[in-house]
Parts: sequence; C-alpha cells; structure tokens
Amino acid sequence: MRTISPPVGLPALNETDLVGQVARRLTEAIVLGRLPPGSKVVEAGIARELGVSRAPVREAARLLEQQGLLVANPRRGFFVRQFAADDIDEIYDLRLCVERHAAVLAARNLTPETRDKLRRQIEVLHETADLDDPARQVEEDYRFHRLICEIAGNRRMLRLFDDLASELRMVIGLIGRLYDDPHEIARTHEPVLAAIEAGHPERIVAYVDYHIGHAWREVGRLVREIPPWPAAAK
Amino acid sequence: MRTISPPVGLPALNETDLVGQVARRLTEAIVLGRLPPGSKVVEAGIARELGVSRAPVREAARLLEQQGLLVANPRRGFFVRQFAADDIDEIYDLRLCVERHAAVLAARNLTPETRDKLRRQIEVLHETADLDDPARQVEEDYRFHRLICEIAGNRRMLRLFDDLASELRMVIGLIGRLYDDPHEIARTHEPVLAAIEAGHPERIVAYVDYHIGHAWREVGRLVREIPPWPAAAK
DNA sequence: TAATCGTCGATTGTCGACAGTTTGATCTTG
DNA sequence: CAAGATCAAACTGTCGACAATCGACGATTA
Repeated sequence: MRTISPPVGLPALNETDLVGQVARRLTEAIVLGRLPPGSKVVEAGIARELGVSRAPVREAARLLEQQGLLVANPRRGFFVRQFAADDIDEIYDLRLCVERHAAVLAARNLTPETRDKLRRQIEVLHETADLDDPARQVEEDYRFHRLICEIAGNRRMLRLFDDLASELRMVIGLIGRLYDDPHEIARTHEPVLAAIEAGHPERIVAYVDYHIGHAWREVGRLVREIPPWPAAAK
Repeated sequence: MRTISPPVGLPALNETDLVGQVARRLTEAIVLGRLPPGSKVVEAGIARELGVSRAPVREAARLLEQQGLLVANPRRGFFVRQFAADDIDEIYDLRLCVERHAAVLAARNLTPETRDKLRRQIEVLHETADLDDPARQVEEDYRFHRLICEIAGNRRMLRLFDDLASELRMVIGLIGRLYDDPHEIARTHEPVLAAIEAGHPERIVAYVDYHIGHAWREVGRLVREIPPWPAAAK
C-alpha cells in the first residue's frame, strides 16, 4: 500500500487555478497603483477583463480582503483599501515586533549557506541601487528581510511578514519613491547582517530597530506629506 | 455635496451574509472536534447540511484556509488542518513575541476603564474555574489576552491574535482538557496584570513570558502525549 | 428653492448546471 | 496472487442566470 498523497500539511500555495491567477493580477493592479485606494472593484468588470466568470473573482477578492488589500462592504462590494497615517504606524509597529524576533531566531539557525544568501542579497541591493528603479529596489529590499524570516524558520511568521509586506508595497507603490539615496538603504542592511552573524541578541535588536525605525519614519513622513490619496477614481 | 457613505475604513466584520454564517458554523464544527483533523470537507455536503449552495461554502472555506483551519489541495478539496508538535511551537513562539509587545503597549495606553476591564476578567476567570467547564475556561482565558491586545490598540495585532487563537482553540479543543488545576491558570494571570498596572516593561515581559511559556510547555506536552491525532475520519 | 419620495439601471448574493479530474473499486494479466 | 489497467461514482472548478438590493437621478411637494 502506497500513500496516495499527503492531503494536508501547510499552506500549499494555490498556484494551479484561476483564483490564484486572478488574485495575482488584482494584487498587481492594486500595488502598482492602477485601482487607486478607495476605488470600487466591480466583480463583473474584473471578470470580463480577465475573461473569467465572477466566481473566481469573488474568491480572489476574499483572499485579498484577508490580506488587507481590499475591504468588503456587504451588499456594496469590494473597495481598494485606503491607508491613513495610523495604518502605517500599525504596520511598522507590528513589523518591528516580528522582525526583531525573526532576526534573533535567524542568528540562532544561521548556517554557512543561509549566511551566504544574506550576503549575496545585500550585494544585489547595492547593484540595484545603480539602476534607478524604485520598484525593483523595494522588491529586493523585501527579499532581504524575507530571507531573515525564512531562516528564522517559523512559517506563520513568514506569512505574517508577507501580508504586512503586501500592504506596505501598496503604500510605497503609491508614494512612488522611497529613499532619496538608494545606496544608503543598501548600506543600512549591513550592520543588521553583521549583528546576526555575530549572534548578539541585544545588538541584533538594536540594529533591526534602527533599520526598520528609519524606514518607518521615512514612510510615515512621506505619507503625511501626501495625505489626500491619489483620488478614489469612480 | 455630502459624502454618501464611508466606503472603506478597516475590516468591518462580515456578519450580514451567508458566508459569515457558514464560516462560523464550520469553525465551530472544527474547533469542537467534529470534522476531525485531516478529514475532507466536501463542499456539497456542507452546503446541503446548511441548506445553501456551494458558492458561499467555498468562500467560507477560503476564509478558514487563510485563517489556518483548513488546507486547500487544488482539485482535491479542502481538508481540516492537521497539527504537529512543531506547529504548536510555531504558534506559541509567534504568540509570545506578539503578546509581549501587546502587553507593553497596553500598559502605555492603560486607563482606569481598561484596567477595570482586565481586573473584572480575572474575576471571571476565577468564577469559571469553579464550573468545571474546560471549553468555557479556555474561552475566558483568551478573552483576557484578547483584551490586552485590544487595549494595545493595534488592529492588525488583534487580528493576528485572533488567528493564532483560533488555531490554538482547535488544538486545545482536541486535547479536551487543558490544565489540571483551573484555579492555577486563573492565578497566573494576576502578576501579568500587576506588571501592566505598574508599567515596568521588563517586568511585563518577564511575567508574560512566564505565563505564556507555561501554557506553551503544557500544551506541547499534551500534544506530544497524543501524537496520532483522533483519526482522520473518512 | 430645498428637501423628500419614487423609479430605474447597475451590482451583488445566491443558485443550479456542466465539464474535467480525482478516488476507489473492479477487472485483467503476468 | 500481486501489480497494473479499466471503469464508474463522486467531487471540484467554473460558468451563466435570476432575484434582491443599492445608488443616482429626476419628479413631487411644501
């Protein structure tokens, strides 16, 4: 008797079906700033545009709702989530709390392989800094932090990170730019990695605090500068 | 020109429609141990049982999937999540990380009203301890911790807590009992509250660590005692 | 003129149906 | 008798349809 299949384990990312694809397209549209915050997401419209029926769209929308990108108003439909300044504070507060812990765990689990991955990612960050491609820069930045969460080895923590990141990506995407000096952001990752390699919990926390806190203040400032969001079209 | 309605804000819990009700019934069935871990959730079956069509069931299932109670296998359906010992560790690790922070924030935001709420909840815990109703005891326990997260004032953190709690409720519900001495658990909440009232971050963290760590070890032990889960029926 | 009411188009919530896949059992074959 | 092929029932993924509800515009009235 062979085991036919391991029916349950963990997430097992839905990549197969339409729902996953619709969700990705929707996420993309939201993060890239089409579908501005506050705008209504008409199921039939999305469905027609993607050449599918409403059912997959609804399920995808529910997914993005749980992820925090959409807000559902019963009998009224889904709307693209709007962020206020205190949302930024909530996200960064939680992110800081989690990433501190993740970094400490990562240090505990660090192997030569994972250490190299982190180092290489910092190199990538420097290379990307020359490209003048803010979106790419943000992406590679997240990849570094995500690596830390991966190495930490707590799958739920990683998922939480992904959720927070997708919210942040949306906000930052709307701001358009992030840092004035992309090389600076690349540099501020180095002491974090150094602390993780050294394995000093206190130093790790301190540098993570500094690094994330820096981004927090920066994003917070930018958000407060452009308070009335890009206009909730339609 | 008046604004017709505030279309977006935050969650706005779906309570209106079928999906919410189906989700609640499903959650209940899972947490209470009907629908044992590993069992298949047949959409049509649930739909017939609840007298609705498959569409709301599917959407509810997707909700529970994101919440971690179900696992989706494309083309095969939804299965009730199975937990292993390391899942317990993940959940408590994350929970500890979050609740430490929540307690510190709660101390910062504490008002006479919220302080009284916490005190009263501890009283309730003591009262419930006499009832010999483990499920109720667990519920009131969570209500205390949830209060702390509420007072902390970070909505995302509260949601994370709820998600983790629903997973834990499921596990604990399957274990059947939690503590041998329900009064002891009630007592261990008191120093936590005392530390919050005193407002000493270090002491708060220490007592939260002790309290949650205690539960962690206890639940971990029980889970390891009953490794092969209650049989994945059908 | 300003506010209220009623009507109409647009959109959501829900349903039943159909095709393709998976599952488990039966049959075949070495 | 065991291992693989075959087949039927069950189930999922997706679709189009219909009723209920919402939002906006215009008519009515004080």
